[in-house]
Amino acid sequence: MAVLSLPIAAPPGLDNPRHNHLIGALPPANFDQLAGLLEHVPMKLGQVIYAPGMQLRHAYFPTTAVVSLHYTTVTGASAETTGVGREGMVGIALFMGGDTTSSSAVVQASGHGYRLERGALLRIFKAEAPVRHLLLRYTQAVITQITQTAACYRHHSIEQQLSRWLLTTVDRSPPGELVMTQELVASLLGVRRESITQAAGGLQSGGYIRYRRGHITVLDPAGLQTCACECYGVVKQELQRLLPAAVASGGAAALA
Amino acid sequence: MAVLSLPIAAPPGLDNPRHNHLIGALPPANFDQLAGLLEHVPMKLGQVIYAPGMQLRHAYFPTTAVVSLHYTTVTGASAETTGVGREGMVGIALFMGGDTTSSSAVVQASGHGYRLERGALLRIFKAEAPVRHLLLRYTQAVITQITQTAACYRHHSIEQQLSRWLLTTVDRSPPGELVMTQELVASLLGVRRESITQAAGGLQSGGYIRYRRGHITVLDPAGLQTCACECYGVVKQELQRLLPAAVASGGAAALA
DNA sequence: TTTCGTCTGTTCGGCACCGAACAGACGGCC
DNA sequence: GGCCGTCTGTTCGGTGCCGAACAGACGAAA
Repeated sequence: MAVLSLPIAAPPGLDNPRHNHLIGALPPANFDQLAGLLEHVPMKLGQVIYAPGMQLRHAYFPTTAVVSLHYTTVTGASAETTGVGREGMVGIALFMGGDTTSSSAVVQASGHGYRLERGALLRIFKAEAPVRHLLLRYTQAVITQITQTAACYRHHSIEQQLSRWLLTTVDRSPPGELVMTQELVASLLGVRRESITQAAGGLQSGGYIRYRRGHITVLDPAGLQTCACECYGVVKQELQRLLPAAVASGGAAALA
Repeated sequence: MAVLSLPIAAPPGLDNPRHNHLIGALPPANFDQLAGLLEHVPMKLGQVIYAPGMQLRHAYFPTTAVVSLHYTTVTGASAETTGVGREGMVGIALFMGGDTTSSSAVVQASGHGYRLERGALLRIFKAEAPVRHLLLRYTQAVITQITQTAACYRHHSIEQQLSRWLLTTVDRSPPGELVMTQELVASLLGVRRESITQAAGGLQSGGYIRYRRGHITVLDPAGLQTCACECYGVVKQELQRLLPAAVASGGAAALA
C-alpha cells in the first residue's frame, strides 16, 4: 500500500476531541479528566497503528481519519473485519486485557485523531464506571460488526459488499468525496481489483456513485442501500441502540 | 434443524460446574459466591438458547454441550461466527451492556451445562474485578475467533474450513465421536450439504477422519491440522495466551 | 505540451462452489 | 426380517469470482 502525501482534511486548530463520538459522549467530569491527556495526532494513509502481536501503547480516537482493522493470512491475502472512524476507537484490546491482537490496524483515509496513553486509559477504565460502560457497549457494537462481516463474506455478492462498505465508510468520514483507489478498496475487502472495477461500474451506471481516479462520491445513499445487503442496516441500527449518545451526527442514509 | 432425542453424554450426578473452564478458573472466593447460584441444565441438540433481539435472562456455561453462535440472513442462509463449549460461556452481551444480539445461539451437540441468572452475573461482574478480568479476556478471545472466521470465510477452501471446524469442535467436546450429520455441519458453515460430502470424503480417504451416518470421529488430529488453514492455530494460541488458567485440559492437536 | 507513472477498463480461460435432482445405503422400528 | 425415513454419494449444468495479461486514460510534473 503506497503512502501518499495528501492534504489533511481538518487543520489541527479547528479539530476538537469531542468530534470523536465516544469522547463526546463522556460525562463532563470524565471528559475533564481526559482532556489534558489526549494528544492530537495526524493519521496518514497507510500508517500502521498496530501490527499483529505488537504491544499497544496508545488508544486512538479518530476525528476525521478512518482506520481499517484487518487480518492478513499467511499467504498475504487480507480481509477487513471492521473499521473505525469518528464513531469509535482503535485499541479495544487494551482494556479487554489482551494488550495485542492478531489483526492489524492501518489508516485507510488520512485525517486526524487523538490518542491516549495506555496507562491513562486503564486507570480511567478501572476507576470510572460510566467510561467502562461506554467502552464496553462500543465493544459490543464492534462484535456485531465483525459478526456481520463474517456472514457477509460468506453469503453476499461483491457488489452488495461494496455498496455496504461505501455506505459505512461515508458514515465514518467527513462530508465530501472519499479519497480511495479501487486497488485499496479491493485489498480491504479481500477481492481482486478487477472485481471492484466491475461492481463499481455497475453502481456508477446506476447513478448511485461517481468516481474518477481515486476519488469516490456517493451520489444517492438511499439508492445505494437498495444495492447493499441487510448488513449495513443491521450494524447501523445496533450502533444506534448501543450508543445513542454517541451518534448525534447521523449517517448518510435513513434506515430501512 | 431437527430436534433429536439423543442419549445425554454425562449423567447429571457426575457433572460439576468446574468442568466448565471459566468457572474452573475462578478464584476460590468467587467460585464459592457463585456455586449456589449455578443451575444445572440439560442442553439438547437444536435447542435455541437465544434468538436475535431476544432479551437474555441467563448466561450459560456448557460442560459437555457445544453451542453454535450464528447469524441468519434475511434470505434464510446462515453462518456460524463462533462456537462455545466447556472453554467458554454464552451470553457475553449481558455484561457488555447490550443485553441482546443480532445473532442466535443454538445447541449443536447435546450435553449439559450450568446457567446463571442475569442479575447475579451482573452483580458479580460489577463487584469482583477478578471475575470481570476473566470474562473480558474471554470476550477478547471470542473477538479473535469471529475475526478469524471472517477472514476464513473470505479466503479459505471448504475443505480447509471443515478441517478447522472439526478440530475446534473436538477441542470443545468430551472425548469420543461427534454426533453430527453432514447436513448440520453444512448449515453451520453456511455451505451446501454436497460440498461437505465431498470435502469429508477427501478427509476420510486421507485417513484423517471416519464417519458413518451422523457420527464423525477424528482419527488423526495432527494430520487434519495440515489440511486446515492457519485459523485453527491462531485462535487456539490466542485462547491459551489470554486464558492460561482456563485451558488446563489441552485440545486435540499440538500447535504448529 | 509532452512525458510518465498510476489508475481504470476489458478480455480470456479456469476453478470452486452453487442449485437441483436422484440413486443408494444404513439403521431404527415394528 | 422387512419396512421406511433419514443420511450419504453422485451427477449435471450454471455462475461468480479468480488469475493473468494488456490497452487506454487521466493527471501531475517536467
